Amino acid sequence: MEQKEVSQAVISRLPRYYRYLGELKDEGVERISSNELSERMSVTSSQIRQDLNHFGGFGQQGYGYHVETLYREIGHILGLDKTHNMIGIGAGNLGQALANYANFEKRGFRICALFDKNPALVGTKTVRGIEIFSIDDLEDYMKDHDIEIAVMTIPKTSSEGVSARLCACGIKAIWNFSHTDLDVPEGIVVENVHLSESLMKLSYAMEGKK
Amino acid sequence: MEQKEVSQAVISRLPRYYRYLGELKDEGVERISSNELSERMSVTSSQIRQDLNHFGGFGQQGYGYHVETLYREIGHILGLDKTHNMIGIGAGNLGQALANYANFEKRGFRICALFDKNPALVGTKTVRGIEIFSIDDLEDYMKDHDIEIAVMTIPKTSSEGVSARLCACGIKAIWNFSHTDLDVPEGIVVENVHLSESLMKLSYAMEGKK
DNA sequence: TAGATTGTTAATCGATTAACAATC
DNA sequence: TAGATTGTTAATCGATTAACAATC
Repeated sequence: MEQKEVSQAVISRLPRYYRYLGELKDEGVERISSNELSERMSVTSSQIRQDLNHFGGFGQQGYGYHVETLYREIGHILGLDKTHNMIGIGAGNLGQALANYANFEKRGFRICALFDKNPALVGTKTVRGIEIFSIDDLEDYMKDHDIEIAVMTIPKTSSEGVSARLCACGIKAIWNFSHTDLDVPEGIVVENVHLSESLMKLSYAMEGKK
Repeated sequence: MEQKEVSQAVISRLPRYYRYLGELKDEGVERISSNELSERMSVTSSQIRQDLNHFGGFGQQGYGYHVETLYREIGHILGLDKTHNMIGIGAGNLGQALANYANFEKRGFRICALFDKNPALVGTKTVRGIEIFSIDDLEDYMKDHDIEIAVMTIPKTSSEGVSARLCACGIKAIWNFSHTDLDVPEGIVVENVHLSESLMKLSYAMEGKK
């Protein structure tokens, strides 16, 4: 569907553009040039123009970019103008924290249910009204609901197995907080959040500053 | 201290090497060649050899790399052979979840205290034995304890202010979960974990697979 | 129209991969 | 010693920056 494949480097900058444009919008700024934006964001104006032109000419010579339009366009590119139904695999501390985080819902990401193998959690409580089901009921639930994304916060020992089950019942993407690289069939998206690896990078950077 | 500045690309691969070497070690594998490792990790063997040689010649011609030694060396490079004392700024769902995560402690990252501005949390409970203090007591606490890292999980409206206070009382690094780019003095490390941006990248990738 | 700023091409820079001599 | 595999140099590839003609 995309003309030319857009590089990963460009894509990972889009959410940051989106965030800054959102702030500008909230400040009531109507238009901005690539140069002004580049100063705010500490990147080059060239990069901004190059990046945006992968997706279309959103600007206007002599004027710059209309903040609200560009914000909306990037939101569209990122798929934020749709609702995405999610389930949480793992209702431990992190799983519950993510389910509790109401801001995702504002962007169209809605957690519909949580699953856990711990009977002490199943059915005993809800998180922001979200029920906790047994992991055994995963396939049944998926049959009856239109779920696109699974949020995996379970230990790596079981994540590969559950990942296979999710793929088998039609999940489209896995947001993976397990400490492992999931092996999924072609066409299924995995986005990793490896918290301990992030902490190690921080630790490395601190070493250098000694 | 480092001879040549090592690129960010190389550094962000180190934790992943560390993880795979840890797994090999647990499997009882004694030695591994860059070629075998490259197959496991789906990267080129050239890249592995190049990356490692930024830090020293850990291998041996005709033999490969000794798993346990290399694991230890990378751990050392990442600063995992030291204890790092941390405090949590924000004792909400995410802050508590991170405090509850015992695995960080295994790697030498120890959360010593939590801080929050919500009086309903302060002093009323502990998380894994970790006390929750008022954010007003931050400076006093920092004076009496040897804290290197702050884990920021507060909303962006207050994160910039608290960040300034942390820097003023000698924090070395901030692990930032707030949805903003912190502006800190030279020499202080910031490692961002922008969860909503990660989710947007996932969303983008899903669009492409339609 | 003149000035400003984009979209886009060309130049530079850096990172990845390939190749191979050194060496265990 | 012969075979294997590293460390490292050279070649390639891709991403970033600079420059400028197009145009609002």
